[in-house]
Amino acid sequence: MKSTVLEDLDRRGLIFQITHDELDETLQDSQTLYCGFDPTADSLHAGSLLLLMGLANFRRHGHKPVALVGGATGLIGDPTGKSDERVLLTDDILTQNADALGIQIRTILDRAMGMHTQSLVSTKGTDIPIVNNADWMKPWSFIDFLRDVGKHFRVNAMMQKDSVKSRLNEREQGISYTEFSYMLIQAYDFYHLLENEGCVLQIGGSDQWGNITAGTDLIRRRTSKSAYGLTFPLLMTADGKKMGKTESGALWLDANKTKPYVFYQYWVGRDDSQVVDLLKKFTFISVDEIDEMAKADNRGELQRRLAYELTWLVHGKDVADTVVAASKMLFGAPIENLSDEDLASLFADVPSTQIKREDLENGIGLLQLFSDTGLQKSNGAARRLVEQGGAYINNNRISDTDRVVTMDDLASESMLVLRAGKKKYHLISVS
RNA sequence: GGUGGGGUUCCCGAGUGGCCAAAGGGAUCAGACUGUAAAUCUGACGCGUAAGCUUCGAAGGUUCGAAUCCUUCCCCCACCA
Repeated sequence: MKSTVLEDLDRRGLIFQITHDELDETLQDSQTLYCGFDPTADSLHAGSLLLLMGLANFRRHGHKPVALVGGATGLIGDPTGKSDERVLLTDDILTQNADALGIQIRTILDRAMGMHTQSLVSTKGTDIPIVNNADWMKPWSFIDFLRDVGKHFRVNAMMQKDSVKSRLNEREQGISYTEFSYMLIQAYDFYHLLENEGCVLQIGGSDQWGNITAGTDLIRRRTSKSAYGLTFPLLMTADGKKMGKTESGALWLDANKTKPYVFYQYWVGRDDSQVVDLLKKFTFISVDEIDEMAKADNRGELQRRLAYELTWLVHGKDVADTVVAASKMLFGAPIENLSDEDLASLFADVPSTQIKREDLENGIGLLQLFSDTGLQKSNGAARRLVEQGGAYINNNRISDTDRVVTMDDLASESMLVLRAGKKKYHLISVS
């Protein structure tokens, strides 16, 4: 019989590989599991969302997730999927990053417990333990580590791992001894967490398979306990890019790094061909319900639902509601005769720029304004935009390249909305 | 270490003295059609309103004129050792 979690994960298309089938049986009881996060930045980005969904799904089925932020592994750099040697980060930065990630992970996983709760075991969770492998890795002496851990690894086997093999084959880059050792540390983490936190399962992206199995192998050699690994599929967008990457870089989960509005819009913009799949993977709506929704011919409704659910999960319901309202406003009729109050709260999470009142009183060239806000990267680009009919003030198309923007253009007491093309908006407020 | 090939604008890739801001494709952006989707079609795509300015691994040189020729240097690839 399939355990309910695996059954659910499977129906959602979240399972890529599992180390042994007995995992199923083990998961009949409540278990502790963990997933590692890389503290290379002070925020997670959309690429980590799948992992969070994984942890959240387990938790919603009564299991206990632990999040590992790799202070130690971060110091070394995971060679997986990287063609270049990683730039090493300093201790301080990693600690700060790890702290920030911990808060983020907890917030999101707690929020996940409150969404679509019907038919779930329990929504009351205790705090997710956030552990840092620097705590148990740092005390090791090099010699001790080699004796106690290194001894259990065959270099022959390590060289077979894809992450290592690909780097060995690239003659010009190669792999440093440091990065080569990465796997040992991740393997030891698993061992440590099994012994100390009772983690019997490690989950991760499909690229982590080699590192995860290194852990289960180590555990088999050193103990008589069982440990399992489970990986998620790698998600690609319809045009073959990594999910969650935008032209301007990663899609961050931190509201200061990526505005919630932008985050929401990213998901609204997903292809029809993928949206059902994404709903299953990235929301807690039941699979049956999603299949039901998919039958209806509802023009973009699925994308909006996906975006709403995700924004809710990552930024909270209030923010999600505002962002939806802001989107409705922006994608609707001309924007005019509104009050600052309405606009300010509505557009709080939309990208914005402040300009000086006197500047606007004197008038600012439209092209200048477009390039100043970063909506266009140069005056020339802004000119082209206007010439091609893609420039709007308050949703009214402007075709005059010499147009000067003045106080008359304000939609409310102190704000106006600039738009490039069909969906890029930028709020200008006067201070 | 030796020999041969090569480094071109975001990517791939043409161009071997003026017609080159540099073919073609991809990506991207805008417009039309739509549903803030896809496909398709149209246009744009170094900076600049323009005159013009700055680009073709780096630095020098030859020339009225160089991405194209010469010198040195840096990096890559292939084969040999």
